[in-house]
Amino acid sequence: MVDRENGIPYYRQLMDIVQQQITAGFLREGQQIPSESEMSEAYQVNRHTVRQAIGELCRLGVLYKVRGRGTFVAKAPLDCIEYQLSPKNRFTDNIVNSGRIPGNKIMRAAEIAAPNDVQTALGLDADEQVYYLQVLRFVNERPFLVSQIFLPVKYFPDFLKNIGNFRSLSQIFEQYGINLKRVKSLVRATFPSQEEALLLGIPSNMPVLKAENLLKSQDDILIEYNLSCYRGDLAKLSIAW
Amino acid sequence: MVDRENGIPYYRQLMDIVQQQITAGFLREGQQIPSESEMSEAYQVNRHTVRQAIGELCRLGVLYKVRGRGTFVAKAPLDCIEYQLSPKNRFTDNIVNSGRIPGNKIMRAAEIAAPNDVQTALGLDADEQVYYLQVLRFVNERPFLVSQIFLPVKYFPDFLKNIGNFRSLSQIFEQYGINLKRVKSLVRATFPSQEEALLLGIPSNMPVLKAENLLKSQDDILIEYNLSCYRGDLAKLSIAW
DNA sequence: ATACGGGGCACGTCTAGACGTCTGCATGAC
DNA sequence: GTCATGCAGACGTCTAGACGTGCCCCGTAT
Repeated sequence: MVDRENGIPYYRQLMDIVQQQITAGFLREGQQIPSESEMSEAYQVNRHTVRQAIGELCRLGVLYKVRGRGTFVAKAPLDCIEYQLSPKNRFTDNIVNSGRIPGNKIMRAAEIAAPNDVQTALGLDADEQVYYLQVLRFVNERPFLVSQIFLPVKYFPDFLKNIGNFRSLSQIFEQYGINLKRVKSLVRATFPSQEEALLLGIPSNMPVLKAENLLKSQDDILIEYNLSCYRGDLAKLSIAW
Repeated sequence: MVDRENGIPYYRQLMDIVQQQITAGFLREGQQIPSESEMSEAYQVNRHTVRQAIGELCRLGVLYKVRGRGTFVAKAPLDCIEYQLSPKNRFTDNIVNSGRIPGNKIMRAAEIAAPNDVQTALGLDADEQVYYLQVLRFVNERPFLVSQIFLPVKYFPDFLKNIGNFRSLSQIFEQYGINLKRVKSLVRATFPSQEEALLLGIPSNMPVLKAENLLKSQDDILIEYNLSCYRGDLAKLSIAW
């Protein structure tokens, strides 16, 4: 029951109560919490007050709501993964080396005219075509990052035919005799787009790391430009000199 | 006036109206918007509905409220600053080189027993003392990042006396004949602590970049460990290889 | 077995009204 | 001139009640 004397807003008290029940283990990850009406009845406060408390906890990422079904306890934050950002490292090795299991899923693959920023980044002519891949990458089965990859068509004949049996990008690059190295990265902290949030399985108010990467071949030819969006709670980029 | 037929929630329509008035220039940065009661009257909706709209816009960073005074238009997002993360670059040069004006303010300076993580990072003995600095750094007069810096006492005799006429840290290090180089950085995207939000002048729901940096002297001695918190909207870390 | 409805229950939106607390300002008292 | 007081107006919290809309399940009809 809320304390009606201590001056603390009821909705704050409700937040604390729910938090505590989660910490104590009465409410567990993924479990449905009592409905708004039930809590309103149980704590003798108005449903709007309950809604305010639950709304705040959702914004904090403690709970999440599903329209028509109910409110649930969000997953506890996971262990952070130190992700090496270095000239030679690519995703698959990176994760394997840290003793985890990598995974890939190509969400989109197409041949498109190079967007302006891609043109600029890769130094392409105005009318050049690029392959556009959207790849979702997993660590231990959990979505970890989503990349948008741009590759000039001219360097990869029949590329789209080769990605059917996709395992890792470096494998495919090998087939073309290309050995990539990262030359520049730009890193920001922002919110994910709606699509990125969906793919990564996070609320859109959870911060993400966005990295803009530029890669060259062994002959110093610009080969790849990609935009990667890492889950903020899982990724810790590691840069060493 | 809200459209009561089109099925779009009134509070969403109100959000759009306010957004549009800002875009159109009717409402400008820092300007007070009409009070909740006035808007409630003007658009013929309940004050709670107005509050919902304004609340959402605050969470989006478009508006901000001041208890007892009113609601105001937030500052437009600023241009992003590309901040070079490289072995030799330190803050002041970095900003000067980009044609902007750097600034520093030491918020705290003390000699303390090294916290555990600092001990580990710098390889210190259990009972060693470190200087602890909290420094707020500005770009063109605007808060840009806040750093917590840890320096082993043993390398900096009389350090606290020397920071009175503080300009840039590298200047002070020079006095001690130390030439620092960055050896490792760990970068995350999270939310700021309450104190960091206050110092950086941002709401606590705006993402920030947090970097953990380790620096060595020219003789490969671990000299500095710092935790830096960059405004997510302003900072774009640039790493080149 | 499958398809289609109808409830019931969850969250979503909206209204009307009350009272609290903080801020800034004006008005007086000293 | 300075300080205190008090008031108006702003946002903050809370209640009571209504209706909308999406989801799930179950019973019935095909």
